Amino acid sequence: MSNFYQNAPKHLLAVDCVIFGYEDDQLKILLFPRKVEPAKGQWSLIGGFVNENESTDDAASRVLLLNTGLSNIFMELLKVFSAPGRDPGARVVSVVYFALIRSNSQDDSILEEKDARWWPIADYPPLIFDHQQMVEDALSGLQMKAGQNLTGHELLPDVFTLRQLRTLYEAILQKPLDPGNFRKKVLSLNVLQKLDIKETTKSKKGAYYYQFAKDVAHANGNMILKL
Amino acid sequence: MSNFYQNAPKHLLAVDCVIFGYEDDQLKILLFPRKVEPAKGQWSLIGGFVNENESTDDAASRVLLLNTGLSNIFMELLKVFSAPGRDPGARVVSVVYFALIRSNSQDDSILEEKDARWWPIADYPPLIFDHQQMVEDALSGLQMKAGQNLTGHELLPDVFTLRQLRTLYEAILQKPLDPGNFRKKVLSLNVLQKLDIKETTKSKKGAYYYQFAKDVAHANGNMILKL
DNA sequence: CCAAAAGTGTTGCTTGTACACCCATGT
DNA sequence: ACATGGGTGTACAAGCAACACTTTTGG
Repeated sequence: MSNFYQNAPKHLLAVDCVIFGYEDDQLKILLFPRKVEPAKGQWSLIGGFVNENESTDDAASRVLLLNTGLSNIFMELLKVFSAPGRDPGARVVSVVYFALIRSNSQDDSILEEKDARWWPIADYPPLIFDHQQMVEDALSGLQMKAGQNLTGHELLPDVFTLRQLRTLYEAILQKPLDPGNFRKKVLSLNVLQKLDIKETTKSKKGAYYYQFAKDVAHANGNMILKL
Repeated sequence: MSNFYQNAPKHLLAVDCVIFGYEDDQLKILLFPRKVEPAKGQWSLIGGFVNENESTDDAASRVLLLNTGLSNIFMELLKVFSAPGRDPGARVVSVVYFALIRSNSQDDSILEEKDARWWPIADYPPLIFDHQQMVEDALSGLQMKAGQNLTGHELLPDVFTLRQLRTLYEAILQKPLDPGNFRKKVLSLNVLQKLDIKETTKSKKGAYYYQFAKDVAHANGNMILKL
């Protein structure tokens, strides 16, 4: 390795994950009590150091698997946090991802073991370091993504009613949406498949279940939601 | 420093800058011949290692100042490139920024000294490593930004005609725009200030010069361009 | 007078928004 | 029968796209 590389400073490099879930009609984030000093015991996002020979994407996947037991999670790069002093323990540059998971789809034993807890996005405890900023940025990122792409696949059950989808969007965008208009807009995108089953607990009439169509991939092209 | 930090692997961390300029009605990028092995002499983006006690933002600013002589440049985080093996010289994680500068506003001596050259975005030479991917992503990022925010401030002279602004947008979006509609849309945003001077070389009638209004900051709020 | 670019106006279409309204059904 | 949520229709406004038209002035 040449001097060019040899003389350059080396850095601790971490990934942190803002994990979104959806439960009780609320958007939630998954927080963990920090296990090491400084700030041991305080609430934080889950993270980990990036290994040699590992991309940050891979590191984030590994951290997610390790701490939730889930793989194949939707995950997206959000930002880089690198202010000197952001981590009082050492100079650490953190690459932040946000992820979407079905909060009840998993074996919860791993979460219990880590003392992880779901918190409503509107009401979570103080976080260590700059993690609150990360959460705020991640929410913006999610809102943006949801506005462009009809997201939610990852947060809802396999089949869901349009009411459920709308309530999810209301939770993400944090504002009420007109039921009729939402229905028409969403159906016009042609990415949902109507099933012949009805959900009958919420109303007497019953609401049809829908699921995301298989070929969303190329249908995804240019759908823009102004909601 | 605790074991938690001490045992973690350390990484070379770099910033790379996709520098956009605008000249001869063309969107251009600034490329530099690489000065070190491997791939010495080949065209590349300009970059540099991140120092201890320096944020990646600061590192990018420093790299820009060092290599163009310019400070206070518009600059935005784009992505992180971290695939193992992306740099054959060593394992380097690169944080990529894109920047907008007036390509003729500066003292060019620094650029000449570095043998830097402006290349049209539509026709630039092969680049080292993953730098071509960086340029493509940066163009997408710029297109997105331009679609949301009436960008161009940084690429145009202080005063400009609406034709110039439109031609810039055509260069960024890489498609022709209707002159009448563009004019109406842009003026409706109320961020341009009409001057009493005319440019008279392009037409007999002459076109009024405009400049960006001072208080664009808060006017920036919610302007969306669908062009 | 004519060409060429600046600038304005018109028209049709698509989309969003705010509702009113019918439908189905368990109590 | 009626309250409740599901689902559809309507009427207005806003915005976009295409293009016709008017203005100005140097050659």
